[in-house]
Amino acid sequence: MKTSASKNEIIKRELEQLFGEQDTNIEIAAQCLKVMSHPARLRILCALRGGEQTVQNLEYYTGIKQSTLSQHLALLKSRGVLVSRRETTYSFYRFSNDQITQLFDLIKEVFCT
Amino acid sequence: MKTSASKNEIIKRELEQLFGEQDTNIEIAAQCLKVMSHPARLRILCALRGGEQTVQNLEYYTGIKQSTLSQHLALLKSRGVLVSRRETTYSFYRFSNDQITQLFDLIKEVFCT
DNA sequence: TATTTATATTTGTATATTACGATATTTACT
DNA sequence: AGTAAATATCGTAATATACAAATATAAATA
Repeated sequence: MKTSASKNEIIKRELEQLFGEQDTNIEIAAQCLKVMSHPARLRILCALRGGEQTVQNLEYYTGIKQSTLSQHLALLKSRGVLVSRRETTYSFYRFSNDQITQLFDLIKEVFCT
Repeated sequence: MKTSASKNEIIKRELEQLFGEQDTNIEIAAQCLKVMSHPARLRILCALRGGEQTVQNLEYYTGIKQSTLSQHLALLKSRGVLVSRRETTYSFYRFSNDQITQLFDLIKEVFCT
């Protein structure tokens, strides 16, 4: 059994449009989401929701060891989820933009209510 | 340098509330997100956005091999992203609920526009 | 300049994911 | 019962990821 062949064709063409030109979008989305999809990194994001924090504060809040934390932060940064700035010896991390923040908020709404 | 100790305490307490009682939420969210964070599975979700589909239609739309596709679908189902129903020899898969659909829509909006 | 503090990177090891072919299961049909 | 079609599961090799200790870097200060 199949949906009518013509309908299949239409859907397939739509998907090809979506994937053909925007195949990289799927890859980017997958990478960005994947990096958020980790308990430790979700904790980090929770701790950053209220604004930027230093690494040592994040270490304190989340209980994640420094080297591990630094690796998670580097990952989140490399995928565009976070940005950082340096002030003397401190690095401050924060959400990189509003869309990511919005995405995080929806995640929290969906899974934590 | 630290934010004032009392502020730290407050934030930490907030996070402990969030994680202490709802630690499992974080785990569940991470697992659910992780399962969505894969190019092949995002394609599957795109193809299902318009409504339920059989496995063979999904195979046709996405170009993913049957056994691989079936494993991806099983994963998505096991994490509550999809549900399925059987009709004769066909399995129809679809989004499991509106919140997941909403989450997917926001992902598409964030990464594909 | 030497030391300390905050953060980043490297390294080793353990574990998890992935894709795919082969095989099994389920249901319909003859 | 036997066969075919749709889907599911298993076995496995390749790859990716996690964690933490050790080490490196960068900046402040003695």
